[in-house]
Amino acid sequence: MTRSSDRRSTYHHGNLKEELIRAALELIAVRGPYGFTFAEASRAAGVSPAAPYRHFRDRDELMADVARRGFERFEAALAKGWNQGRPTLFKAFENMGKAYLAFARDEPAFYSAMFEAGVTPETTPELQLASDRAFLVLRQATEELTASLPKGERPPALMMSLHIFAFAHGIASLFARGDKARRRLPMAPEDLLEAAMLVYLRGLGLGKIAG
Amino acid sequence: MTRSSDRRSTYHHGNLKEELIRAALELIAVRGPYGFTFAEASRAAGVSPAAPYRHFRDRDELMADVARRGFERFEAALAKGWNQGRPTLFKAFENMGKAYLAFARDEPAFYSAMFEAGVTPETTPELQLASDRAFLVLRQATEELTASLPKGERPPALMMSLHIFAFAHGIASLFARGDKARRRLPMAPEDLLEAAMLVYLRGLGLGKIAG
DNA sequence: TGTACATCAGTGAACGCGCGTTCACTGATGTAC
DNA sequence: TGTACATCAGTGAACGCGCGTTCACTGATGTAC
Repeated sequence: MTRSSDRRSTYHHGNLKEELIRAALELIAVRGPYGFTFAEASRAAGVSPAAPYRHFRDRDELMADVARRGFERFEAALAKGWNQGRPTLFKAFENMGKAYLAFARDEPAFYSAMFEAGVTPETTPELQLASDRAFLVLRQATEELTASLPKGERPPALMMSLHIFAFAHGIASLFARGDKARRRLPMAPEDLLEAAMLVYLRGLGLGKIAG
Repeated sequence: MTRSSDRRSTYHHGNLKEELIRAALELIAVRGPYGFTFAEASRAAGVSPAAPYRHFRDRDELMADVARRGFERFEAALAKGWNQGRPTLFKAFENMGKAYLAFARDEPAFYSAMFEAGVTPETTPELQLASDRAFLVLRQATEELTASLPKGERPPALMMSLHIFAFAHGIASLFARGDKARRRLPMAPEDLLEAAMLVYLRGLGLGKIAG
């Protein structure tokens, strides 16, 4: 029983903004980032079609808000996977990669709003910030990982974190996503990512860390 | 002056199917894979809104056709980059990677129809075939590249080609795409890809080939 | 070569539908005194 | 503690719009004889 199916007892909804976001996420998950309408979200929330305009200027603003929230959760998920580099730097790095894939799988609506809805991070400052902060988790983890290398042999951390980002993103988008656009794969996406990271780290001279 | 703006002199269009595909591509490029309608494509082609139904059962069938054509071009682009392994295997491999990025940049409409329109390769057998054939180019190039390694040290070709696929796809989707969803990057996407491939190949023990 | 006919690939009008958005409104809530 | 009032967050009816799709139709083309 969702809140949306309840009979509202008060004239004021009380939590409409959150409810609209939730409805949007459900619609996006089922029909893709473009298969969601203000009208339908209103219906799901049990309010009149004019009500959303008290909370969002238009559809795009709601989408940007969904994307922003998505990046915030994404940041938290990556940070949790990294877990401050424990139990070992390499294991933590691997866990962060898995967290990336898990997010794409478990939150297809957020994921597509963040990366495939034509919402660019520059849309709003808040979105830009949220996006940057998520990437920063990845970047800082990368820096800690490479810190064990002799100074002259350290790869540029920005480049390396972009590599990891692109890699995880490619695998997630093609093979790990939670919606119907997922492509079949004769192995677990996690294993594919792990193998790639092992090869990549060895190529960087981080073979010892990777064990 | 496009064909679509010409005054048609005959009752029969003569080339309507191709024209509808073209119109769809233009619309997709500008508005994304969902921002295209049968009605608008008809208008662009200068025919009545009922005309497309002589050529496509519905919108989805047209989208699947666009995706199939996209994969065929994609296959050709990758094969051209690979150029049968010339001038050197490594250089050819690199060129194939660049061809991947160039395709995403130059053909955003095809690219999004292929990968982001919710059209899964299983939609039709033709689409599946076209998708498989494109991937096969990548896979065979990978096999030739690894053939120089001693037998016991060769990585599984399927895995390695999936790695390259995911990597190129991640970079293309995030940083090289031709539409407004492209994310800014403080370097050329090609350089990012090349650097990653170098590290990866070195990790595989292919450092000598990569030079 | 001409003609009759079948088929193909269009027309254009019509339909029902859902969407985004606006508008004057009103019920509920918060606050100043 | 009570009351007047401002503000907030909804309503619901209405609008214009473009879409997908159907329909009986018709002009153009191809072909059998």
